[in-house]
Amino acid sequence: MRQRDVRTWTILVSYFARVGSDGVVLELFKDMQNKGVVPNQFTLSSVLKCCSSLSELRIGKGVHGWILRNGITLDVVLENSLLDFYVKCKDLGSAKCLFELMEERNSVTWNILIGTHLNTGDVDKAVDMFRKLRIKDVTSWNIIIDGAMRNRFKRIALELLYEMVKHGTFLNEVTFSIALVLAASLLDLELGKQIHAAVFRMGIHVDDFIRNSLIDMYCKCGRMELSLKVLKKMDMDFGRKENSIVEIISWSSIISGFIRNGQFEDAFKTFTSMVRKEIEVDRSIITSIISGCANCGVLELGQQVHALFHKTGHKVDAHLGSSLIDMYAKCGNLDDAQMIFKQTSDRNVVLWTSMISGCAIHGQGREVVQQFESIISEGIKPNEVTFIGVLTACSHAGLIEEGCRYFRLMKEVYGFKPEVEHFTCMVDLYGRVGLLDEAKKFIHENGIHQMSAVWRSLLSSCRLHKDIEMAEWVCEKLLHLEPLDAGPYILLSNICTTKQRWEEAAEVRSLMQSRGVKKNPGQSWIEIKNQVHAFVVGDRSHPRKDEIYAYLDKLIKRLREIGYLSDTKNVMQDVEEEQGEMVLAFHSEKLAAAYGIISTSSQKRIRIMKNLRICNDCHNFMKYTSQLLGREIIVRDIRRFHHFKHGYCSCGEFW
DNA sequence: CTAGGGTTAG
Repeated sequence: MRQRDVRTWTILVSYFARVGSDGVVLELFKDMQNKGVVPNQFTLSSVLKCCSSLSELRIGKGVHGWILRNGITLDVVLENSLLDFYVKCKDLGSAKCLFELMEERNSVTWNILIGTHLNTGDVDKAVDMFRKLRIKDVTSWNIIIDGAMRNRFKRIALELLYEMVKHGTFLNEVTFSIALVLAASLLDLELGKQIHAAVFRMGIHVDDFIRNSLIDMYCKCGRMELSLKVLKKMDMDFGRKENSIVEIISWSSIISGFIRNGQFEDAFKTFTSMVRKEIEVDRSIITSIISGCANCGVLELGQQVHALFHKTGHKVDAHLGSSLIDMYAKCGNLDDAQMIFKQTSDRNVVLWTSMISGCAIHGQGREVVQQFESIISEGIKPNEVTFIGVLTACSHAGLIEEGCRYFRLMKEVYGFKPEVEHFTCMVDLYGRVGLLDEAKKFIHENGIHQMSAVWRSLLSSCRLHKDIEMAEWVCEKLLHLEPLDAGPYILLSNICTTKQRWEEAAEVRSLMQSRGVKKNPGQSWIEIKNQVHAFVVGDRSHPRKDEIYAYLDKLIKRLREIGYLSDTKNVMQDVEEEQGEMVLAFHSEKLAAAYGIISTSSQKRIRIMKNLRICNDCHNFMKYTSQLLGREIIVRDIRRFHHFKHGYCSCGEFW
């Protein structure tokens, strides 16, 4: 009788454990105890698993105590369950005690330990332990490959994968799923296609995980058409998995893919059609949409989505919080970004990094340094992106010493190899304050002269500090490294012209022409009542062009009265257009500003976006306008924000 | 019927 009771309970428990109803399992366990039914090892393992996925350290410990008190035999399976439970609930002390007392250990035991090292980021230890395993089963390989990849040891992960194939271990669907994620993160389309062919041959392309990994791999490799093809073909062959987690995840991948590829319209369209078709929109999709809004600067849509999400009563998690912070910061509302940051309770590295990068592009250097110190004191490990934010902040605020210190910290303490972005920040750090020779020295010392980005950064600094000699020299470098970039040609020919070296100027121009180099036309846009209005220099296509030009004319006259002078003589002018006061007066950002002023109430901030850097004259224009009209103007150019208020700019003349 | 591994968003 009693025996049958236990069997019935066990079947119930294992069923609910399998479908993931952890709460029900714990309830059943309580019932068993109340009724005096003694659970067997099967039940106990399931219960422990539920405790770890619910992070119920207390309940699990209770189970452990109960096992010891009731003299239940601790076989290796049950001990492994306990071990895994302690590890997952981050009670490493108890895990260690238990491990040392274990008489029998099998491959599962070692796999749990390897997984633990990988979760705490200790890849070396994990690999070391993996190498020493006498018996490596598929799961051991899967764990180490996946863990190495998650810790961004991508090359090692790939090497291990090849080694696994050579070793002759049978690859299962989990291996392929991991391999597809790896191919995606390496942006290795060829590898991805090979895996696609292999899973197809094995007939495991119907596996939900594989299906989504395939879709996501094509998205990440920028091949949206292939991704959509996989999705449609699967729906056709196996029927749509309506509103299942599988379907939501695949659409989530597609939307984020569109956004990554800059196809914002497609992303927004897919989003609205999902809403219309009542396909569930989960938080990952919302997160992607918000980050799309951040990247194309449509604040109003983003705010609407944010409000909608807020109304449904969901809490903002670290993922969504980061993208909201990013959006508000990139759209110029640093205050809102900071508010989101304060309201988000689980702060991880990415959330911190979003906040740091947000402050950095707004020029809040000191603030960033403080934040960075508090990250470290909170025990959060910064990543490579965090350092980009910190270094950007230092360079924008002229904090040379701090910048150098953090660059060293990154290399020496955290062991991150600097990438182009970090080097560019460093060159900027020196160049921005006028230490042009130091910047040059830095480039040579670090052996990064083949990176065009660092030279472009140096060129900007030459322009800022009006060092014509060095600018000329840097232009020559860039002409070789980046023959299709129009900027250096134009600047170089301007320099030659000023020095009356007409022939050279003509040579540069014709070289540019023969190489088919096209200028990137300067463009500014402003969002008014959910509508984006774009302007190019001297634009006459806007329906209210007459009003705009008339107002701009009037405004410039009034600005002159309070001291604004058009800066027409500057050879080092940004490259948007030809020189000349008339053209300068109609730069796209001025047109956008004029339109913003005449079409909104006098309280509202003006937010303008521009695809190039703002030029010196426009920068002055904005300062005087903010003073004259008492209005805040925010210009987001390709590099950073300029926050104009009472005649001053937040960039402190560094840009 | 029990232990270890896989899919999306910043």
